[in-house]
Amino acid sequence: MKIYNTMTRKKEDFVPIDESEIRMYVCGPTVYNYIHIGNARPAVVFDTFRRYLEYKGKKVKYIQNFTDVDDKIINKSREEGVSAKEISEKYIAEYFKDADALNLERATVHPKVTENMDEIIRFVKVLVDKGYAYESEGDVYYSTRKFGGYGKLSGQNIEELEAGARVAVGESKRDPLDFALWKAQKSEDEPAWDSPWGPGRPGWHIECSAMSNKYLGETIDIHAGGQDLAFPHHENEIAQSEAYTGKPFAHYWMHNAYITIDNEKMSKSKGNFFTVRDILKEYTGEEIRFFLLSGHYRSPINFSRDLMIQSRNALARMHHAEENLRHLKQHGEGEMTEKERSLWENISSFRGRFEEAMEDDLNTADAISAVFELIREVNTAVRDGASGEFAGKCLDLLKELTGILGILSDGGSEEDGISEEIKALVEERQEARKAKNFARADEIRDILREKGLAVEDTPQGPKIVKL
RNA sequence: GGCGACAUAGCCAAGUGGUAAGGCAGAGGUCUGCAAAACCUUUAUUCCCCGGUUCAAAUCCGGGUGUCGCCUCCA
Repeated sequence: MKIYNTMTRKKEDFVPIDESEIRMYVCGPTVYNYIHIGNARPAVVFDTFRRYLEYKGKKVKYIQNFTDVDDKIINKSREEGVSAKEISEKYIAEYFKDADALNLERATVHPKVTENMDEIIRFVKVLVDKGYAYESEGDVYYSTRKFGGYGKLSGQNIEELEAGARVAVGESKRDPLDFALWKAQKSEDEPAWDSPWGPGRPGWHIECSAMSNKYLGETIDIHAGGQDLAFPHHENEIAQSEAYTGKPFAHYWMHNAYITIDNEKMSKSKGNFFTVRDILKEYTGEEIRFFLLSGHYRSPINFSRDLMIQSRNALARMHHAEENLRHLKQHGEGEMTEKERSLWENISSFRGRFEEAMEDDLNTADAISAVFELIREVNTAVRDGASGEFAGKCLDLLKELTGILGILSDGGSEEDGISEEIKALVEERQEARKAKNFARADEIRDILREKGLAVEDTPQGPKIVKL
């Protein structure tokens, strides 16, 4: 498999450190609000990456943190007059609701800053002891110039950075490029933990270094996140972790591009962002997920109502194919015919097409097109009916591939859930059609529609579809 | 100022040297009692523009133009 490595700016062969377990860290959300669609992109993309690795038989240790100590959380807790802990716990619970709607697998561990305070403090202390960091009025700063490789991920030159850097009021840095590892408690209502430098809380960057080290070890395979984290967040993580261990932090750096609104980056400061929760009022999680995977993860993707409708319609084609196959599997007779056996050879080749796309830096857009090509071949093959076995095999392959993408994963509209009353109505409609009483037949179709069901006539008999 | 990305049909989008995938939307047809679904045909002589390299360029090189991003909390 090839993946694009931000560090080298090239697609590289992915060679895991330990074949038996791939170690991957994805920067997670700060939990002070519902996640927005921009948070959903890395979550969905890297979840899909992980699913693919697992499909290929790899074991993946996947860590995604929650930042549950942060200025934004403190501000929110002040606004709402509740504790910071209440805020973060609430939004962690809400995160998982959205994650479930988006069909995200749970990370192997979802570590929280508040639960790893000892490790974080120890990490900072080592950096101070090694001379990479210094204490100043209860704060601890990382001395950026002490780390020789600073800027290597983002391609920034430290002198150029220096020119643009500023020091905020109240900071006691020796150098504008230095960043906080530990922030002294400034007022009583700020959550604080005891440390060798007095009560305070960790800076933003140190948590990922400390938790990655704790759960995944000194050098990991993949570190991933949104493009805007490359600088300074990931750059700072590298400085911290490599100063701490003296070893490379991550072999591969993966960054997803943004979601834009009207071709502009959505951001909290611009106020043009949509929460996943809001979007879920109008679209399904599956539609959002499909939308996010319909372009390459390193290309910006524009969010709009039109594109969501396009995603919905495209997905409908997949669902129809699934339902048709399920119907044929139930109603088709017997084993594969000779002809089907030879068709199957061609149809099963789409698995290779799909994998080839995924192997090429997670080209989900191309992988989706392979699924559509598969669907057309299958639809053509089963147009005039098919054996149950053949339909079943086609259905299994379809579900296998879409499962990697995390779509088409609900049960579909099984006919098992249909009540006797409905079955009787459908039967009556069949009788009416036989008697050419089409008025009654259409009347029954209308009754069913009111119950949220459609009936479609196929050579294998009526198919009941949930609307 | 430093670093970087992108520009392919009405819309979305893959393709990074060999003659333009796929999806949505549209048109026509087949099937159907009518539908739905499906299938077939159709929709870019051309990939932002101008040069260059090459037998061959959407793809490589040079120069433009336009859009966007990071350097400040952000996925």
